[in-house]
Order: sequence, then C-alpha cells, then structure tokens
Amino acid sequence: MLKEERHQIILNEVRVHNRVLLTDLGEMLNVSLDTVRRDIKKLDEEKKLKKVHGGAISLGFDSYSFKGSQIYSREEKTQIAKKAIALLKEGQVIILSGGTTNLELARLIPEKMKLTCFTPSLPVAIELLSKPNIEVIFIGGKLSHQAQITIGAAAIRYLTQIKFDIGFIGTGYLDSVNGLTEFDWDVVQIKKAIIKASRKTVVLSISEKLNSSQRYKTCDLSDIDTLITELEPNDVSLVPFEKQEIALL
Amino acid sequence: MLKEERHQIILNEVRVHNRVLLTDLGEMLNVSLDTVRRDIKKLDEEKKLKKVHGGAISLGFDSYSFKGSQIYSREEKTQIAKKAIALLKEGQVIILSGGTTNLELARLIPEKMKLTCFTPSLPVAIELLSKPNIEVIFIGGKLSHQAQITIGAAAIRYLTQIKFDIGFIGTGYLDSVNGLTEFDWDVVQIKKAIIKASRKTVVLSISEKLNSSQRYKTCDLSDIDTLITELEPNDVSLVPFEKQEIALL
DNA sequence: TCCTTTAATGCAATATTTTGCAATTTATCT
DNA sequence: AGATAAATTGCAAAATATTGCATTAAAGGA
Repeated sequence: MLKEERHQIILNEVRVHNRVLLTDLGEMLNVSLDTVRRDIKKLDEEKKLKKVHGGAISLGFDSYSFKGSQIYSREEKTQIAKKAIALLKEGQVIILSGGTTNLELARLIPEKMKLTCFTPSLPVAIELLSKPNIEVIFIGGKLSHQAQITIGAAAIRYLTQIKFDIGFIGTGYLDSVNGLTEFDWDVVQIKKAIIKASRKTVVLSISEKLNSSQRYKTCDLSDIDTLITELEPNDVSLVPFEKQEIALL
Repeated sequence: MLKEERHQIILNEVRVHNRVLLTDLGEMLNVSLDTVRRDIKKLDEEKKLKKVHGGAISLGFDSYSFKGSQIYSREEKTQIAKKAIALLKEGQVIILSGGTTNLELARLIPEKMKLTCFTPSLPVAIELLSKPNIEVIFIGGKLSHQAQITIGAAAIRYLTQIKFDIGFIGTGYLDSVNGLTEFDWDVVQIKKAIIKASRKTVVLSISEKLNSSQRYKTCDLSDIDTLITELEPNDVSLVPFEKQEIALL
C-alpha cells in the first residue's frame, strides 16, 4: 500500500469521524503504529489534521456540544455513572435511555469493555460510537426535538422484541408515592418499554430529583431493581420508603 | 509496445484505481521497472498524474484533503447545499444520507419550512432536531463507528417500506466509468437502499470528488437524477460524459 | 544499402526512502 | 506515586530511486 493511500485513508477517517485513534489506524491499514505515527506527523506538518496524544483530530474539531449537556453539576453525575459502570459485565447487552446522566455513563465506559448497547438517545449514541469495542444499536423512529431521543409506537414495538441484561433509566423524578415520573408523555412511553424489556432496571438519579414528581408516571418504585444516586446509600432519604425492595447504590 | 501506448495504459490505470504500483505496471506492461519509472516521471512532468514513492496516484486524489477537513471546503459545501434546498417543497418527505455536505444541507434548511426528514446519520439528525418545524425520523439499527450512520440489513429492509420524494446522497466519489463509488461497503448498501426508495435521487458532490473512484460501487451515473456541485453546470467536467441524462446544478 | 545520429531500454552499482523493532523517555490516568 | 499507554530515538532490513553505461532499435541522409 502506498504511503499516499494511507494518508488519504487517514484523512478520510478524520473527516468522517472527527477523530481517530492510532491503534485503530494500525489495524485498519495493516502497518505498525510507528508508521501510522509518522504518517500522522507528516499530515500534521502539512496542516491537514491535528496530531494529538493517541491519535489525530480534525482541524476544526471543538467537541460535540449537546443541548444542555453540562448544565447540571457534572461531578455528581460522574459519581453516579461510576457506580453504574461497576454493574456492567463484559459481553452484556444493555440499553441506555436518554438524559445527561446516561450520557456520562456512556462516556465513562472503559475503552476495553466489550458491550452491545442499545439506545434511543442521539447524544448517548454519539458518545458510545467513540468506543471501538462497543456495538451500538440505535432504536430508530420519530425523534423528540426536546429530549433528543426516539419516541413513538414503532420504537416501543421494536423494544418488545428484545430482552436486555440491564436497562439504565436516566434522570427522572422519583418519590415513593408516585414512583417514577416525567413531564414528557412520549418519553414516559419509551421508558416504560425499556423497563419492560429489561431483566434488570437501574435508575440513575441525582438526589435533587428525589421526593419530587411530575405529571406523567413511568412506573412504581417496585418496578425497578436498583437506584443509584451520588450519595452514600445510607444518606438517601426517600420518605416514606419502608419496603427496601430496591438496591441502593 | 509503444511508449504512448504504455502511457495511455498507465493513465487509465490511475484514473480507474486512483493509484498504481510500479511493480504491477512492470508486470502488466512487460517492461523493466526502470522504464515504468521513466514513463511515470514523464507523465508527472506533464501533470497527468502524481509520482509517489512506489508508484503513482491520480492528481486530485487528495485534493480534497488538501483543503483540509471542513474548514476550507465549507464554503463550497454551503453553495451545494443552497442549490439543493432550492429543490425542496413544503410538506415533502425526504431522506438525507450522511456526510458533511448533507450536514450542511440540514443546517441550511429554512426554519419555517415544514418537512419530514428521514436520515440514518447521527450528525444530520442532531442538526435537524434544532429545527422545530421538521419532523425527524431516524433510521435505526447498528451504527457504523466510522461513518456515524446506521448500517446493516435491518435498516435496508426498513427503507424498502417507504417512498421518499427526494433522496439526497452525500459526497461520494463519482466518475462516468465507475459511477458512484465509496470507501465503505456498508455505507454503499445503505445508499443503494436510499436510491431505490427515492422517487428522485440527488447527489451532492464537491467537484474534487468528480472523476475519481473508490473500491465499492453504489450505482451507475444513470441511476441518479441530479448532480449538484459547487461549480456552474457548464464548468462541470465529467469525462467522458456525453449522455446528459442527469440534471446538473 | 550502409552509416550516423538519436532515442529508448535494460542492467548494475549506489543512494535514498520507508518501515518495523527495541529501548528509552514522556505523557496520562487513577 | 505508580501503572499504563503513547511518543521518541536510533538502528537495521527491505523496498524503491537514481545514475551511469552498454545495448538495441529506430530514423534520416548520402
């Protein structure tokens, strides 16, 4: 393979994907990492891409900005996501709903972990695509402008055909009287379908959302298996919350 | 064998395959590598191809990347996208494939225009979601890490159930010998399905991608209805391109 | 036709480029 | 700080280029 060919392929990769890892290129081009490095160095000198540690990125790359991704305190969500990741096992088939907490979860999945991830969330899907070892399956259909996730009957029907190892439900509102609630009816329908399709349902919620509720109900507390917050389990106050059917993490 | 004959063969080889190895030419032409070298050197001096270490590549092979990622060619893509938007009519149901040109198209759709847009492209979908009047339907399925679009059998099957008013095929490679070609086999399959599902197929291509080809074929030129480039129609050079079955814009 | 001139080709010796490996240093993450 | 991944450097082997030269082929002139 000619050097120029490799260069072309690398540039194409960067153009389409905005970023590329050295290791991926090595496999793709069947050359050593040294060669890829030299190629990238050359292309960088020619100002055709930007060389970075571990790979290269497109020149105009300023990372994706998602609607309202970073409004809330990132730190809490990071804590929640880490706890969630501890539940994952190699080779599992999981589904992530939308929301910034799930986005953080997607971001923190270890590079090396092999998973099959379904999601109806656009931002989550993009985040997952940056991990080569994860097979990403997007649940298609009509998209909600607000939530940036797929809604509607087709998606719900689709979900009835699958059984997931774990379903991660992103931030909603939660109290022990009303259960899980949302303010978007369409989103509720999708979440219901996810819960139904999952062997185990894990809810990720920052503590602020506890003990508050919205108009539309997704499910009862008893329908979920695990609740993860940024707090220590003992500090979680769910009033009244006598029945400890739910694992707190 | 005459020198001129060899030159023609070499040029043709480069034109069709975008590149050629010295050693291959040696075998093909039954002459020493020295002769091939001298031929290629001559053709290089005549600006008919570009001599590189180990062979030769087509001129303009990497001219796109020369302009380096989105930044430089953004303007050209904007021009293309504007022409494409002129084809749209209120209330139509269209489909956009992936690629930066389609992304630009999505970006430039007027706020007020009501449309139903299908797409298998993650970035295009996100862009479309910023327009409240557009109903966005994402074609779900397994996502390509590379191209950030849905690929695979399920998506292709899904596409057989719909008939779109217009299908916009993003930048690929195009010449009149090989037709539309691509880098990525899976992407080719999706584009084929899009073309089949569309009443009218519009190809968006910056002129640099003209007269060059890649490994995998999407369709013949005769399968598309309109070709849009950033150039004036008269300036578009597709050689040989006698049959004007295609509208140039 | 024969000779001369010029261009084209192949060969061989020598340079240059490219590539992969290994050892070391540097950067990154926890 | 320690562990891990990545970058750098020097080096050697392989592939490719270059150069000079000899041979052959073609072209033109007397």
